[in-house]
Amino acid sequence: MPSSPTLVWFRQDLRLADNPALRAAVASGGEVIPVYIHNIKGEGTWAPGGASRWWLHHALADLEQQFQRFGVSLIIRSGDSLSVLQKLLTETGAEQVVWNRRYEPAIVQRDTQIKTVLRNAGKKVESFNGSLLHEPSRVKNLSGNPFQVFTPFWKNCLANHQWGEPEKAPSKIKGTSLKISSETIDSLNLLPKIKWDRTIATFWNPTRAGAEKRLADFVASPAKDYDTARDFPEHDGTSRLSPYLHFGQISPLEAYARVKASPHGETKSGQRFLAEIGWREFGYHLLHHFNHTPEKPLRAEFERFPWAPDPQLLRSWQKGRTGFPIVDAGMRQLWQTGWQHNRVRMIAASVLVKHLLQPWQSGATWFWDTLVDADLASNTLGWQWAGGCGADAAPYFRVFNPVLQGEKFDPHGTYVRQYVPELAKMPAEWIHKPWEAPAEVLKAAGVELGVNYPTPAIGLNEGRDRALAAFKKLRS
DNA sequence: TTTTGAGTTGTTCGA
DNA sequence: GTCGAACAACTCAAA
Repeated sequence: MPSSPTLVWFRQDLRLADNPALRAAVASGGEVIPVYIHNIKGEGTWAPGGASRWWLHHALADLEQQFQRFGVSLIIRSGDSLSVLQKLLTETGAEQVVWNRRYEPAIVQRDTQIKTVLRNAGKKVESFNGSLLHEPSRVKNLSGNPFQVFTPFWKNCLANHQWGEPEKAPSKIKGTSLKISSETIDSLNLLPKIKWDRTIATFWNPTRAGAEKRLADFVASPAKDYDTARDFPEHDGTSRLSPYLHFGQISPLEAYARVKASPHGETKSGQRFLAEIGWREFGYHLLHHFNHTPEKPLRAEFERFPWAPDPQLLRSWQKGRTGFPIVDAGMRQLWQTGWQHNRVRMIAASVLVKHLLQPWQSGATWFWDTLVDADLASNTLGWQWAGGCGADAAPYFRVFNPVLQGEKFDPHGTYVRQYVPELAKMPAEWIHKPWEAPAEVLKAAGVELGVNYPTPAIGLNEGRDRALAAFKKLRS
C-alpha cells in the first residue's frame, strides 16, 4: 500500500459522492490531499464568466466545508496548473495525482500535457470520467463515424450503455498531518465587485445540499408532468439542475439513476428528462469530435452567412429592450437570476439570430457571461442549433414568432408581468403584442410605447422575410 | 446494395 | 376554426 499521499485535483467535479477520482484516491489506502487550482487565465477564451464565478465561489466554499467534516483541508492555490501541481508534489512528497477529466478542447490539451510531464517525472497520474455517462470518443455509428443526429446517438448510448449505479460518498477520508499552505477562497476574487449578485443569491442554493434538495423536489413534483409543463416559463416545470451538473455538484449518473428509479422512470415525462441528460452528452460528443464549434459553425458554408452585427441592437437584446415582451422578459430573467427558462432561451436566441441578424457567437458570448449554468458543450450546441448551422440543427425555415410563442407558452402573460413590470397592467390579450393594442388599452395600462417600453426592434414579417432571404442566398 | 423513412422544441398559407 | 402541405438538405439505420 502506498505510503505517500495522493493529490486529488478538483475541477468541475465539486462533490464527494460518485466521484471516481476521489474514490480511487481513498481506495489507494494512503493520505488524500484535495486541491483546487485557480487558473482562470490558463483557460483562455472560455474562462468562467461573471455568473459562473459567483457560483464557483460558493461551490468551493461548500466543498471545503464538506471536507472539513472529515477533518480534511481543501488546498486552494492559484497559478499555472502544472507549476502548482509540481510544487505541491514536492511539498507533500506525494507520488500520485488523480483527477476527473474535462472535455473542453483547450483544457484537454492542457491536461494531456500535464499528464505527460508528470509521468515523465516518474509520478503516477490517472484521470477518470466523472462528468459524463460515457466517454465522448466511445460512441460511433455503424460506419465508425461520430453521430450528427441526436436520436440515433441517444439510442446507441442507451443500447450500449456501460454505466452502473452512482456511488455514495466515502465514509472515511484519511487526511494528512502535513501543514500545507492554502489561499483562501475569498482571495480568489470570484465574487463581483459591483454587488449585482444579491438578486441571484435569492434564487439559488449553490451547494451540494441545494443540488440534492433540487433533485428530490424535481422527482417529487415537476418530473411528473415534465413532458408538457417544462415548456411554460411561469411554472417550475424544468429540473433546474444545469448549474449543479456543470460544476459537478451532482453527477449526471446521480440524476439519471434517481429519475430512472422513480415512478416516472418509464413514463413519457421521465424518458423526456433522461433524454435531456442525453442532450448534455450529445453536446460533449460534438465538442469532442468537432472542437472548432465553440467559435465556428459546424456547417462550413455558414461562415459566409450575411450577419449584420450591430452593437446597439445587441445591447438592446442583452438588456431586455427589444420590444418583444417574451424576449425581454427572458433576457431580464437571465440578468436577475443567472438563468433563463429553456423555452425562452430558444425564442430569445431565434429572435437575435434571425429577426435581428446578429451572429450566434455574440449571443453565445453573452450567455457565457451571464448564465450560472454556462457550459461550453451545451452553450455551443444550443446556439448552433438556433443559428441553423450545427448538427441536427433547426431547419432554416423554422423561425420562431415571438408573439405566437408568447401566446402559446405564457398565455396569461404571467411570466412577462413578472420580469417586465412596465407591462404588468396590460391585459393578456395584448401583452405579447403591445404595439397592436388599441390606444385606450395602452393608456389604461400606463404603457407609452417608445417612452416607457420600446417599440419592436424590427417588424415581425420584415425580420422573418429578411432572415429567410439570407438563408436562401446562402444555399444558392 | 439500395431504398426508405424518420429526424426536440415552427409558421404560414390556402383549402 | 381546423387541417395538411410546403418550407431543404442531409444523416443514419433498418428493411
